[in-house]
Amino acid sequence: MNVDETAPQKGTVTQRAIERIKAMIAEGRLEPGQRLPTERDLAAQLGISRSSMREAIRALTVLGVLEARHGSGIYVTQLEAGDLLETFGVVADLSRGPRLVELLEVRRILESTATAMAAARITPDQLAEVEKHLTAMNATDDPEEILAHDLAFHREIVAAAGNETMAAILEGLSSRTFRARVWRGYQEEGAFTRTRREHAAIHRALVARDPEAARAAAAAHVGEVEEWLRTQLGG
Amino acid sequence: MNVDETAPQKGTVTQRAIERIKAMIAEGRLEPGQRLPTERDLAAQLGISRSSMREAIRALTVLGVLEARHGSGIYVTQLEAGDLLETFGVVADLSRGPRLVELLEVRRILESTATAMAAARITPDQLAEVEKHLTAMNATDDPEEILAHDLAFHREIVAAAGNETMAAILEGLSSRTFRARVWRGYQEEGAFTRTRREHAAIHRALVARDPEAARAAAAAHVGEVEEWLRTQLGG
DNA sequence: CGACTGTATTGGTCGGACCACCTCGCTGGT
DNA sequence: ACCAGCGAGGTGGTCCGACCAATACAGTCG
Repeated sequence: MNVDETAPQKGTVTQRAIERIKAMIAEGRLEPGQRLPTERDLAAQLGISRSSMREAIRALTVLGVLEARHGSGIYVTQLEAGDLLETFGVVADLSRGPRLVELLEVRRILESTATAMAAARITPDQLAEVEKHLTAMNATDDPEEILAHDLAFHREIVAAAGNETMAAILEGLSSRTFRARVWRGYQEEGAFTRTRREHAAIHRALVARDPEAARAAAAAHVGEVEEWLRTQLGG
Repeated sequence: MNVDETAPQKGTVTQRAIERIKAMIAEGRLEPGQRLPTERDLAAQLGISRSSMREAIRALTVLGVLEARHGSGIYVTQLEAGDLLETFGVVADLSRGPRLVELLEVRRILESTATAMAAARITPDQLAEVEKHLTAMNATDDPEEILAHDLAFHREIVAAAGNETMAAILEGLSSRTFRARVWRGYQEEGAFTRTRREHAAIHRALVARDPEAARAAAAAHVGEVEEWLRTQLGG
């Protein structure tokens, strides 16, 4: 009989190694920030080759679970929302057609709620930061700069809502490449002035600390783009 | 001067390979379902070793972008919401403490809206399926079976909302291991009857085709667990 | 005591070998 | 002419061993 459970033999050895390491973290045997054994030792422990172990480590690295530092070692990340949800941007980058509308719908739901929450609890400092990006956005004609401040504007508001997980998801849904692809066409139709008005409305609701007004303004803001994109596709 | 752009040399070769393949898909040079060249050919094309290429492929495989079939070849997935958001479950599995509350908050926001949407557009067939799981859930005492029908109950409703992306996200937020970890403690406190009442309320709202009632019922349902978990942590 | 250096450690890359599985064309019989 | 069975080639999966590159640390020198 087996001294060690070498066992089920399901799936590839690499896949099993991924599950084993994930399980170690889930069970608390590996803490955030902790350093793992070397690739060579890990491979020996699980009875697989270094090559297969490297594939497992690489997979967990792109998932934001592990972090490999050349010459130093392999570490568990802090496992914070930002670490794990970075891959969410991949979804936005590779989605096309109808799925882009669905993503915008998700963003509308989450961002409108986040903006409402922010209206109720935003601090003066955070509000000042929001205003900074609002004015900067209106003071330039460079589309690149406008986009950057646009992103920062919403990012500050979402951060003020106080839910890091939601913020990380919305960050992925507003990733640079995603916005650039959709915004390009949208803004070409002279939507700048409308965007400015909508941003102003969101800002007013924040100043007034009116959650419902903030929710409506944010929903309308995203909804505008959503509607435009829908007509672009459906016909 | 370079005949072929042999590149900036930023990051590891594997990381660059991942970006190259992702870019090929984003640019449409690789269609969903299409077969890629062999690992050996791909490695040669990008001028890297097969080992490094395999790590890149493995990474894209766990992200749900590629699919490797032993003996056959490597294929691009259908790139549907379910494929790409499967990794979302990892977040739920590895989150602990305050982040679990944040995840439940996100679920509350999305699921309440999804349930409201479902109330407006659910078909008789779908409603019958929902009822099937509702009665089955109430007809047994086996916690495992209850959990299974509970999941299916919500899954059917969310599917009726018509947004596959949202459904895929909620699937990750309700993954078996996540629910098992939280529900275990929650149900031990005799919350079965309360859960049954809440499910009944959601069902009534769907039958009445009342979106706002459905939203409220779903929000309360998730909110109950959220509140319970908050007290478990905060003290 | 501090800056420097050299050496051991560790992840990154490479090339080759062999195995397991699948595909598809060939073969032989009906 | 058709089809079941078989076999060779192709492809991903795994392993090994070697070397490179970045880091960490201890010992050394000013």
